[in-house]
Parts: sequence; structure tokens; C-alpha cells
Amino acid sequence: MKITIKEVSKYLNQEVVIGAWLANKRSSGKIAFLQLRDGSGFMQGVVVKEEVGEELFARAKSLTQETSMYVTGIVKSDDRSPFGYELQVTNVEVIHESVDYPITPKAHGPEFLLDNRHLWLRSKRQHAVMKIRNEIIRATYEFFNQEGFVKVDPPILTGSAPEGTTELFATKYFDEDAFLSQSGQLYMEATAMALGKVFSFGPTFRAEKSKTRRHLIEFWMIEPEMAFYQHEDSLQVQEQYVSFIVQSVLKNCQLELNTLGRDLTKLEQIQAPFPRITYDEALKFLHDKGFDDIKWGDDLGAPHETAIAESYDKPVFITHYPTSLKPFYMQPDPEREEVVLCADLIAPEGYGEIIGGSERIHDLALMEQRIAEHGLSPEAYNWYLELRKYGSVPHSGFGLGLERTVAWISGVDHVRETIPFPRLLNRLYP
RNA sequence: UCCGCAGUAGCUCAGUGGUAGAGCAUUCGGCUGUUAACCGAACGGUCGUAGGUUCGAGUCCUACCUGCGGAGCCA
Repeated sequence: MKITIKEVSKYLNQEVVIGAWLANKRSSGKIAFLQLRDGSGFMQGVVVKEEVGEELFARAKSLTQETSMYVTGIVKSDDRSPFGYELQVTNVEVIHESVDYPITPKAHGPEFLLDNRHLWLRSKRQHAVMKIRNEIIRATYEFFNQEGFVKVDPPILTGSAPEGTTELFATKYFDEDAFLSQSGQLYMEATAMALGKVFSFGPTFRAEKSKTRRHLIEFWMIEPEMAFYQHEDSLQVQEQYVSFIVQSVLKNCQLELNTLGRDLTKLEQIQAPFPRITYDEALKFLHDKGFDDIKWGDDLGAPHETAIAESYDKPVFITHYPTSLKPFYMQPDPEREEVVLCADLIAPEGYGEIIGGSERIHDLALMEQRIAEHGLSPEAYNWYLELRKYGSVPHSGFGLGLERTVAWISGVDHVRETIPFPRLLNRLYP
């Protein structure tokens, strides 16, 4: 019976065949331990000399790291295994012998590991992060589907830019200039007017010269947009959504979180509602903490965000930023024109901003004014302006950065480990 | 772009002006429950590149290249 490691509990004391790779091996004169992995999980195979005979025992001892094989054995329950089960090996059939596998069981540096990313993904830790990433994606679809959202896909090749053009990747669209999408938001606003509540999930490209643990050149973003939702309505969706994905990972990725050594008590606290502070309150807080250099109208830097986040156990919304710091499309606070109805959600434990969102301007005249103030071409935004011309309604939306969220929930310290093949400042390969 | 740190064996690192080292990986040997297994041996070097100082440079100086950490900007 050919099975996967994930299924072994159903085959206790039965003989099974597992297609696997050898992750590592330990042996003595009479017993050998094969650390097996098959993609679905990790499991130890035990080869006892007096049970399998000289020939097979010698063969098992000589297996090299990452050799692929069909392992036959009897599934045993064993308390000595962290996994709970072991395979009492009765036969090993090598499919392909691996020679000089570069990633050894000892320490490696980030440059070497990234050069070998195609192999690094096989490690237990990277496997766990990828499983958590998958669970966050799965839970995202579950959440938005149960909340009545429709998934729509904005284009990746675009002719116009929502924000400045300096961080856009330029390319050609036959004879025209084109750009890789840095946000699907404007298109999501259009689809929200057609479908009510929508969300997108897709790649995003930013040609920023950033090299911090929170930045990727190519990353994946989830962008919901909701017609008839005002600022506060949107904040509630955000906190419920983030709580939902954290609780889903806690429920469905216990083994992976343990592999990563994640502090589960920190994640268990992540339940809506989340604290909110305004930009003004944030400034007051920072001045009390001794950040004297920052004044009203300055943007919050990473150390500022971290200082604020450290005083909460949950993600915290920072709302009502000065209009001058934010993109042209954000709705001004009707009671205070100098600030906008926006919020950044800052993750705990120094992981930084994971969501940026706002209520959008729905008044045509104001939107035209803002486009002019920002020096943008009204022709390029003609279709966007028409959304305000034909039955405009209040609407809000936000964008969640997947890799930062995976990094936070997994507890890994760099987003380069949260995407299969990270695109970094100087890395386009593998 | 700016600030700081680093580059020595396939990998991770030590070596701070005087003979090029260790652990891991690989190969061989040993070991009955290992879990980054352990013990013994072998194999393994253009010390990032170029120039300079010095009797002598892995070590000091200059420039460049590459990477890492951070800032700005952002999710």
C-alpha cells in the first residue's frame, strides 16, 4: 500500500510503502535511523540490522542525503518520536542516488541558502513556513467567501500608476510604455461598483531600493474593496480578517508552529477588536517616549512604528494621518480636512505595517482637484473618475501584505523566507 | 542613495605583522535508540579583486566588487 507520511496514523502496525527523500541519517553498528521526508511530512525510519539482514543494513547505512527512494516498513506508534510514529523499515528501493548535496545539517549563511533556494525549500523549517503561507491563503479565501466577497483579478500589466512612478517597473506593451502593477486598488474600486464586496490576491511589484527584513521587490497582496463601507466598517473587516487567519493557522498548523518554535500564547491573543490610536495620539505617545525629533506632518518611521506596536499585545491601527503624507485618493475626515480616513495596521513584535487602507474619495469634484494637486494626468485617470460620475457611493478598501503577515505569524525574522523564490534588490535567481 | 559590518577549505567560522587552522560535508573505520548523534583517521586553500606600506601581509593603508544589518520609502 503506497501512502504518504501525513496518512500513517491510519495504517498503524501495517506494512506500507512511502516515496521519500533522505533528509538526514544516523547510524551505529546495529541500528540506523533514516530521517525521511515526502513533502506531506517528516518521519523517522528505523533499520535494525538483525531484522533486515547484513545486505539491506549496509545499503541503508550508505544512503546519502536527499537520495530518493521507496521505503517499505511497518508503521509503529512511538513516544520517542516527536511526530508520534516511526517506520520499522523492511526494505529500501533507491530511485535516485543524490551525490554531494550542498545543504548540510550544520549552519549556513543567508547568501548560500538563497543561492540554493530551490533546495533550501526542502528543509523542515522552510517546509513549515510554506505550509503556514498556504494556510493563510486558504483561510483568506474562506473568510472572504463566507463574508460574501467575490474574488476578482486586477491586471498586472498597466498603463497608469496609482502612486508615483519612481518605484514602478517599466516595461513595453508592444509599442506603448507599460508598468507592472504595484497595486490593483483602482481596478478593485471599479469591480466593487459592479460586485459590491470584492477581494484580489496577486503579485505586486515595487522597484524600491529597500533592503530590510520587511521588503521584497515582488510580493503578494490581498486587496479587498467594499462598496457602501465607510472607514469604521472597513476597520472591522480588517480586524476580523486578521483574527481569522491567525486563529486558522493556530488550529491547522500546530506541527509547523512547533517546528518553528513559535510562541503560541502571543498568537492566541490575536482576537478582534484591535486597539486604535490616531496619528495625533501616536505623536503624543512618541514624544512621551523621548522621540523628540518627530513633529506633526512627519511620517512615522520604522522605529516609531515598532515603539508603538511594542506597547500592545495585538496589532494596532494608526488612523487619521495628515493628508499630505497619503495618496491622492483618500477621503478627508469631514470634521478635520487636514487628515484622511485611513489606517495602517502595525503587527506586534516589530514586524511592521501589514495593512494599509482607507476610505476612498467618492466626490467627483474633490477627486479631480486631488489629481490636479498631485500633478497627475486627468486623461490617464479618466476611467477612474467615471466611477465618481455614474452612481458614486462611499467605499473603502485595504491591502494586506502576505509575506509580512506570514513572517509575523510564523515568527521568522525576514520576509525572504516567506515566499518560495524571493525577489530581492540584487537577486533574480533562482 | 546614505550609515555600519563582513568576505580565509564545498559550507560555518577562528587566526589582530613571523610555518594556513577547527567543526560540518565527503571517504574509510568504530559504536544497539539516535534526534544539528557521537568517537578515530583521510581528503580538502589563488585568504574577494587590484595596487601600496614592510625584511616579511590573511592581518596595516587605498580603491573597487560582492554580501549582510539598518535608514529612507512602503505592504
